[in-house]
Amino acid sequence: MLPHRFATSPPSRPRRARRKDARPGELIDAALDEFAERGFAGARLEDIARRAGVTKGTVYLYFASKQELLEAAVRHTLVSFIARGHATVRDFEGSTPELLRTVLTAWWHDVVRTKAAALGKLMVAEATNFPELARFYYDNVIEPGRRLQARILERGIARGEFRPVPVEFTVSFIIAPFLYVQYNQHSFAKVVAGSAIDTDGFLDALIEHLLASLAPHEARP
Amino acid sequence: MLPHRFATSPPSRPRRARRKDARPGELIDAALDEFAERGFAGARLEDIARRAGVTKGTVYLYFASKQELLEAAVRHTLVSFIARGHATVRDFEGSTPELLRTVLTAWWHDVVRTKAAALGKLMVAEATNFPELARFYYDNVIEPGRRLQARILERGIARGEFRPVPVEFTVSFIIAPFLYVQYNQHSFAKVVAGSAIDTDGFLDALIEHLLASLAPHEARP
Amino acid sequence: MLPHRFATSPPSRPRRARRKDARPGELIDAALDEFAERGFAGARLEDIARRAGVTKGTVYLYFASKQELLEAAVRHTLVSFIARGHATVRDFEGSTPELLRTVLTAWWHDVVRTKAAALGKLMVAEATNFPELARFYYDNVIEPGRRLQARILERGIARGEFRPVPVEFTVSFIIAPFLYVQYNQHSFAKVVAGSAIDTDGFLDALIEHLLASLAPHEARP
Amino acid sequence: MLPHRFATSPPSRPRRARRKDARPGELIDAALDEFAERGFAGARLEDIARRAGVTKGTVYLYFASKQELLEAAVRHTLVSFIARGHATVRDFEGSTPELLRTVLTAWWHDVVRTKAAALGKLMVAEATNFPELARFYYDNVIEPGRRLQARILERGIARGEFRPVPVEFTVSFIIAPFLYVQYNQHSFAKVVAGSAIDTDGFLDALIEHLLASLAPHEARP
DNA sequence: TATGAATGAGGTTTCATTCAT
DNA sequence: TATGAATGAAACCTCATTCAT
Repeated sequence: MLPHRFATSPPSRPRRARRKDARPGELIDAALDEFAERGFAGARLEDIARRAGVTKGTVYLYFASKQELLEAAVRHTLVSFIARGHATVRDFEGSTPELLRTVLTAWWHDVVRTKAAALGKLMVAEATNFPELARFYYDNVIEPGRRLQARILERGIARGEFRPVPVEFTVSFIIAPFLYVQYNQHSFAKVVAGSAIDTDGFLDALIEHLLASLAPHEARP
Repeated sequence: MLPHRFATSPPSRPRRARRKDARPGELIDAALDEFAERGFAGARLEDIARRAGVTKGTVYLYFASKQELLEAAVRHTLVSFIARGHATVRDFEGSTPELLRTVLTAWWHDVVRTKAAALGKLMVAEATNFPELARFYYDNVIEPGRRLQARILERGIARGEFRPVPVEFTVSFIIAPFLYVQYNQHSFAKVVAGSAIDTDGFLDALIEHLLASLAPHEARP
Repeated sequence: MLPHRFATSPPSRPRRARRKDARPGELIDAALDEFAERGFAGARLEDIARRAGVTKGTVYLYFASKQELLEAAVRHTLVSFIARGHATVRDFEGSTPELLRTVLTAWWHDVVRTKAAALGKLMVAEATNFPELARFYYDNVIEPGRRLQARILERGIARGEFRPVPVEFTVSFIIAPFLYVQYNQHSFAKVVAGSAIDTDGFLDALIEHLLASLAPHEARP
Repeated sequence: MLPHRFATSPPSRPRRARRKDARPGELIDAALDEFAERGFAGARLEDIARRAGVTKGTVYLYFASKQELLEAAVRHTLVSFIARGHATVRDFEGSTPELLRTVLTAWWHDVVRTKAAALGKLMVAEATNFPELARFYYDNVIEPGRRLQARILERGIARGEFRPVPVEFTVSFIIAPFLYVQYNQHSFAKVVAGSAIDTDGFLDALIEHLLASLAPHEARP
């Protein structure tokens, strides 16, 4: 099941109707699982259908093709993720280190530890096969996500809370560890014993690491 | 480009008489390209063959199956990469920051900027489909690679050149940006204009970033 | 022709709506024809499918592989053949020559003149390629079939109706002519004019031949 | 190795030349083995070549195609078999039962217990795939072989040594047990333990069985 | 004469997609 | 809306055959 924020229908409707409305969501949910596990080409429509509790033919009542199902999964799963982050940055009133911690913590809990993380791996794997979708993902996730981090860095530098680092490069240094964990969780960690990255303390250590690097010289003891 | 030992022989030889010992390398080379671009399932044997200048059937003279071709690509491309790094660490006599810079620079030039980088993405994408190969890759690349970085960190901490950071976590922070660039180069950068990460200065900025975070407190101005 | 339970349904049904439960029988029927005619390797899935009035892919809805189709043909065609024979022997109350005549006549009409006869040739031709299937065939057809004849001989000898012949050898002399006709019908008779064995009178002549050899000395005029 | 009567060259030539002349025979020999074991389609040219100690290409120096190799094997192996039998019948001066015993004993030793027996199975299996070859085999082996037995029967009947049996049918009853053993030896006996027919005593029992059936009434005790 | 690398037609198998019910 | 039998386009893989050496 997707987290509640992806639920597509209020839980008050009668059984039959609710089921009908829920179909696309259930299919997307199932597709996400299968795509994440086997890749786009490796996922079989039949398995996706079975996982959603329907048969192959039914999928085509909601999605015109396998590719469209992937696109729907990507679009659907991303809705509202990034926007919330930008709102946070705009409204935040505390120190920038605190802001950074807040935003990264949200990412960690809402994405990394969520099935949405699987999409990251999937998009990297299939980008060259689906240029359109790749552009959509880049425009709506990657670029806004990087911009979000850039705004935080710029805020910190402007307020003297961070030393003047090169922003674009540093954005990469911030997000790379997150992606590393995401990709690893949905690849090696699933099949090679002992390959999972220890997630307990990872977030705190990362924040500590980043703040240590970003600290202005005068701020150091 | 693959390192010199995989270099494609000049195309001046007669059509049907190419040396047998050159073939495997040429095929691996071609396979690497196709696999990296389309994924394992998406790559067609015929395209790989054509890229290597032969026909489908020829591939099977050297590799028993598509999967074995992938395995060969992984195994061959890795040969000697990691070992060299460990030798460097063992023999290095300068400061640990210098050692870190040396090792990361080698990685940058020998892997990130090389066709071998495509394998990283490929393995992440296909790990769940090929558990055996994933384990091989983990045992022979990922784990030794991480250990290499751990040794450097421990050396630096022991000599008082680095502050006492949590080693395992920090290893992830070091390698993640490299992987991020590798994956990006072989996915979005190929199909989405403007999505390539600026590689000029990336390495220097990363080293600066890492050293800033690792610097012991007394070392700071 | 296969026995009634495999009879092909009349071709009046609409093209795409044929009953699912009729399909396996139709496919086995078609496969039997093609396998018998061209051997296992020589038979093409596409021809089998066309003969059954479907396309290639449909075969795989019912049988996982070509080999499994062969196995199904063997298993299904054998059902109940041998058992019936043993029941006859157990319940028969007349003289043993009469029993022999009864059993051989049943074999002649239910097997030799039936499409099932083709399987005999097929199994001989493919035994070394499919050891598992060969063992199944031996355990469920050949061995029980020989035992059946042995029981008849032993009954006749015990009752003084047959002279004391060596049972195992004589079993071979009884069944060999049947197999000879079966094999010939499904090989040379199909392609060489004049090579068919005259089946009119064959059965009677064989029974006469066998009884002449089996007759106890005192019974002879 | 084929029995000596198939040897194609006197053993006196120097090593090199002898080898050259022996090639076709060695290839036919090897082909016979592979065809017998795997059927025509299942036999691989490469295995035949390897068995003969040469490489695939060499086969084509002697035989234009796989089919021609099969034809050569059939033709070569049959040469002179049948003719000798007919000569025996023509020249024989003893009783017909003795003649029958002589001819069947020759068949038993020169064919049944020889690799030539494998050809019988092969021809039955492939007759429908190679009508031309089937006709050749029928015209040169089956028909003359049957005629041989018919001549013996007619001789015996004419001389009052056999009762007046229907000749054509009885020919089948005589040769069927031989074929049964041949086919069995080259199919089930190779892969199913315990399925081999006991050959010790088989020939004697068969002759006894036939003579018992053929004996004229007055000859019986 | 002999090799063996290379070819490419042909076959089995998979699975996204269709469509009658 | 849902089913699931049927389709047919690929794709992998095999191996008889060719041919430069």
